[in-house]
Amino acid sequence: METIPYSGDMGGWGGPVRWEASADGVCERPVSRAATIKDVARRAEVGVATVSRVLSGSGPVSPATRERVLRAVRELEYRPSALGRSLKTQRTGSIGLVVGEITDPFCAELAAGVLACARTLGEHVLLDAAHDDPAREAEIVDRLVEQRVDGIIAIPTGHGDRWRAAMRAGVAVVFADRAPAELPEIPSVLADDAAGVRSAVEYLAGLGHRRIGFLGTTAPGAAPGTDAGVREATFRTALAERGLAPEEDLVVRARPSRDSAFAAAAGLLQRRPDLTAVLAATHLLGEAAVLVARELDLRIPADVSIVMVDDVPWAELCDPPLTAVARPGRDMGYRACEVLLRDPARRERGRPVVLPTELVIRGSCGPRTGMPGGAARSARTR
Amino acid sequence: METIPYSGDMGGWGGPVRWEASADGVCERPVSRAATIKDVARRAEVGVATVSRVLSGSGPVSPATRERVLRAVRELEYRPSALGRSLKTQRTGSIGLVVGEITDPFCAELAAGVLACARTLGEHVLLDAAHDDPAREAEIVDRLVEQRVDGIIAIPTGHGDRWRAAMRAGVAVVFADRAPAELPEIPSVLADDAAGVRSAVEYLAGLGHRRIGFLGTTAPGAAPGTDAGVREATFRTALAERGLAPEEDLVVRARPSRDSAFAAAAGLLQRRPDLTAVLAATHLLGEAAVLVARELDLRIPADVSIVMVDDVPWAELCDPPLTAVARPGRDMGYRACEVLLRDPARRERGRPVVLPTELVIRGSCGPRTGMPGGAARSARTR
DNA sequence: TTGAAAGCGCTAACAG
DNA sequence: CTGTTAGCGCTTTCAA
Repeated sequence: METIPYSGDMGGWGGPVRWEASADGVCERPVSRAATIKDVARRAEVGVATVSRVLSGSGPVSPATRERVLRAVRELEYRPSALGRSLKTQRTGSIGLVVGEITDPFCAELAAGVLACARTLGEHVLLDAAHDDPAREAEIVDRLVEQRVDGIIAIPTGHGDRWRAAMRAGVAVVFADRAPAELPEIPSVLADDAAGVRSAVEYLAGLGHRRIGFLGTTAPGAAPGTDAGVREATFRTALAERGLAPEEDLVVRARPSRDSAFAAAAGLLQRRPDLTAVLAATHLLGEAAVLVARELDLRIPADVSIVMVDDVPWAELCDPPLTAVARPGRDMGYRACEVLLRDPARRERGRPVVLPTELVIRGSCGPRTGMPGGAARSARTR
Repeated sequence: METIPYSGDMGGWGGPVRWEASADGVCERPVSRAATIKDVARRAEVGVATVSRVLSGSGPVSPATRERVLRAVRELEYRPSALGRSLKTQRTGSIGLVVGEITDPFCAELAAGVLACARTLGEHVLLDAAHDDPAREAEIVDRLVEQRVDGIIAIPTGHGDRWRAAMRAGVAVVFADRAPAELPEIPSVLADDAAGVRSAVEYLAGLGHRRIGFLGTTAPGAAPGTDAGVREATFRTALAERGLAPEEDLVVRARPSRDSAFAAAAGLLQRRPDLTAVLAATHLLGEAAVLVARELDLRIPADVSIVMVDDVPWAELCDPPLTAVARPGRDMGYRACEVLLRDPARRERGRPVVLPTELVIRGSCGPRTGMPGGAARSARTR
């Protein structure tokens, strides 16, 4: 048993204390380390098992003993170490959350949902951002596995290997928002993007628009089944169903950065002054479309109608307010967490949970005008 | 030593395997648990200490042994458990981050900064949101202490007790964005809100505005030294310096919710149709001001000029784009993490790190007009 | 250069 | 009802 230097004038405190020289090396002062279950047991004059029983509420303890233990706990400000417990129980009570970029409103919304659910279930959340970089994602997953998280919720960007490795290591995984086709065995919680895009196209077509531009994203892995793929594919299908030939020239893709989005929007709007509506597949693309339209002196919706996927707070503040396909980010996060933590059955089957989207109609779309202002537009070159 | 059921046809795999009945109780299949350092040692036919040495790169190991160990690691897909290591080393390599609400753009920006710095330092980030609720904050801090995080970065909302307890438990704490006056011993990283508000007031005053409204927040703890307090106090001071009597009627406070912000803005703008400019102390208040102005058919900036504290993405998208006091949220997060993890000296002293703000001038402010349109405004009552 | 062994703080049998 | 004890997976002396 270790011996602990004991200070007489501490009134028999009995807590863990050690003496350490302070930085200046002159005056010494007591530095307390966190109390352990042993310290509590010693002070309450009971065994460590009893302390554990009292604290976890398992097993029988006499009221008198319980009181003694609780008093010791209070006096020592004892906080059981999750480390010891986790090592023993093989459960850490924490989950990993891997998003693209936490400052992205959708990711943040999803994170909020995860946080809310995790809280009700008493779990901690380890957050990290992969920035759409598969290598970084792989590294994050590795580290999360080392931390022995009980599970991982991710908006995946990379390929299958690392995720399979995680599952082999015994870590449950649930995807949110995206579900790589190569990993059908991993359960996922998605928004019904297809329905969302379809509703947007139908809305625009119903307004009389015939030449609709599409601002999409280059799928990182270019894997079919990726959200970008779904949105673009649905756009084409929906158009075709209406008997509108999907002109290749009207579909442009950008990388997920503001610059790239802006360039894509500028390219589209300048190259095709004849289009009367734009469907932006992400809020970044929607933002770019609005900015570019403004730059080109295009009036919204008189000259060009705009719809975007993802309803973010600024959609309401925009002038005119932007029509958008709302996706339930928070619900998706909450649901993903539920699937991960309390729905092993569903996890087993791996069929995706699909949550509905909603077309929120505001003021950014109008009927196709006879004169789309092509002359004025082509005259200006940003 | 434990005995492990061994399956002949696994080709002498030697990894940790146990047999478990699957859910349906019919077919049995092998369920692997994560390999431990012992498994690796056994497979490489060395002692666990050697494995540890190889993996941590400490101590001398012969090339041959090292190779054998690394091969075993590879074959078993061994990932050292952070639990075991943390328990031994008394460092978890993770920090806690407590924000108000992760969907708040400023909080998210700050979180991104923390994430970035934590990553370079190899630390994990445990995220939680206190939702401006001191009780919740206290609970989160308690749990973080149980997790034995190496430190905590927080945008604090509650009172001192819990934070002091955390420090007593040996957890370093750094505040970001706010620094309760009651806890001067805890280091903090702040934005120079006073300078920011002052620059905004001077800008408006320079434009000729005399009756400037202030939309502020009710400080949760009402403690002086809180950001809300600083912003409002600075507003009054700056006004007074300009010889403008700070009319009580022109200062209103809201709780940090959209509804409350909207109500406050509506109240101010309706009650005082004579004011020509508004300074919003948060982006939520700025949003409310814009929405209310639009609702009341007030033109920005012709009828009313608006400046807000916190430059968020939508400020640029607003029409007209909103002039704002930019605060370096990401830098603050990064810096806070640095102070926490690699600047114990500064932590010791506890003098706040103050980062500069910048007035980003866009189109939402104009010179005071002779006729502020009071008649038209008071006629309408939302 | 290597291995054995002692814990880190906790829980969960298992005896009393 | 309560205490003793054996690990959980790892690092780290200390000998060999």
